[in-house]
Amino acid sequence: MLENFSEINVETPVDKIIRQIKGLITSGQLEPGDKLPSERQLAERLGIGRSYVRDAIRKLEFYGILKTMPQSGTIISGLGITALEGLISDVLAIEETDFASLVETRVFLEIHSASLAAQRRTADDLVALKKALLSYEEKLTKENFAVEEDLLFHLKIAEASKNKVLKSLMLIITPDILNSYSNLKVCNTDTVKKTIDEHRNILDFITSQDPIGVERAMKSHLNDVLNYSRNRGLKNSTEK
Amino acid sequence: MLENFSEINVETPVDKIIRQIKGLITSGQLEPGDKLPSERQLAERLGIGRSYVRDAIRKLEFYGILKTMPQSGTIISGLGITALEGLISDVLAIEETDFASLVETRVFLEIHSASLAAQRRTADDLVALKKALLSYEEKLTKENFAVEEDLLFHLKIAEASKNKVLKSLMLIITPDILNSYSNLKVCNTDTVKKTIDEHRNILDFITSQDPIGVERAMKSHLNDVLNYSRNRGLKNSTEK
DNA sequence: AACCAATAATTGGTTAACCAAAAATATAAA
DNA sequence: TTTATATTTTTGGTTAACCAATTATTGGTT
Repeated sequence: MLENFSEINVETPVDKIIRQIKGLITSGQLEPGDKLPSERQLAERLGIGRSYVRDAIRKLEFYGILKTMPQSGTIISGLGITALEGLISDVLAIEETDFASLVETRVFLEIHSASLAAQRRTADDLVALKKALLSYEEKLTKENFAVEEDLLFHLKIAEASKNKVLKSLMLIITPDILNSYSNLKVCNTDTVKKTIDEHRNILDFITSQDPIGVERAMKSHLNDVLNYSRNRGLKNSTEK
Repeated sequence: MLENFSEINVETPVDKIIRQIKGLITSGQLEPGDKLPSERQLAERLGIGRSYVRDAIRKLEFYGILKTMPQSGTIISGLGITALEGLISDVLAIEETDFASLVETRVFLEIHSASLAAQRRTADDLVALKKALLSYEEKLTKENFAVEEDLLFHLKIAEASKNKVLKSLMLIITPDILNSYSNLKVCNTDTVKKTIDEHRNILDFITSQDPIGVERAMKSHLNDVLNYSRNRGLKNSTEK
């Protein structure tokens, strides 16, 4: 019975098109700098709606592989064929993020971000940080959980780092973090007090412009959060 | 004469819709967990095509603010109003990346990535790295420039780090890096030899699983690249 | 009153059609 | 023959229409 099931095709239409485009480049029918066939032609040739073609082109554009000019056409980036093939393969191979990678990267970004914030924060940044910290504290003491306010505080730190790319990257991984932590919202009173202290500590170091200190503080803070989440995770799984 | 020109509206239709959605949340007409009006209704209400609405929804979905279920509807994430407003504002405020931020972030990502790669690389990773390094060397000795092959080597390092998020982030900033460095492709023979040595050095440290060593090597390598690009940039600007 | 099945309305997914701008081509004048 | 201009074609941008799956509603049965 089971063998009657056929493997489900997880490849989205968009990925199919991207794969085809890669094939065209590999086979030499398309070379760097060339103009891509029109969206209509591609759609018809691949027997698929133009929306999908447009989505695929937009995705490749996001990764710098294509460049589309309104009312004119879409051209292939002037990179070498090797690079193009490698990049497209990577784009196709983008995998679902796992929790471990996520946390690991977050810790790294946060520490870096905090260090830069300590060096570059302006007076305005301090005001914003204080405000974020305050709403975090209020929410936490009132409802014993405040994951969102927590992350907003951290985003403000990234903003104070004056590094736009860093902030964007933080923003990109934020939703994944929220999803991952969504199952451990409630803290007991001890934990509440501790995390508030840690946040205040971080803000103090940023205020006094002490990069080394804030790095250490952020490191230990995230470590605590991580340990706590591990315990909660265990507890939850046994409860269930 | 000049005053007859009116300011060009740089706000894309998608951003307009996002702003409206934010307004609905702020005014309390939409609350976390609610179901968003249907795409059709939103499109008609805003007097705009449904494609734009879909694009906006997809963007907000990418940042974890909305969640859309096929044939069922789109719901607002269960976050607090404060978090939602903050996140949406951040999404709207995403700025163009500047060169300084880009390089700064790249350096940190690369160093971290190399360190992890040294700790976790498998035999297969080494094979892939050697292959990438080889094609880099071939291209460089032949044509005196190989920005693309260079980046592919670095991407392989990220892959060896076994951190999917890290690799994705590298992939995201890669196109920007390519654009930034596109004007300094040609190296003289001395530089060629030096960068090849540096790459080999990095690979050696990864092979011998020496995280500290590879961090130092990568740091100095990127530093060289950066200094060189600065000089070239100066030279180019004077030429022009 | 509660439950269930059939049907109608609504949803996001997908495709096709329309639009204005740009490019290519043909045509006419020099 | 060359150049300038008018016209047709092609382009991506945008909107409307269609589809299958889902949900809500309704009517009847227990």
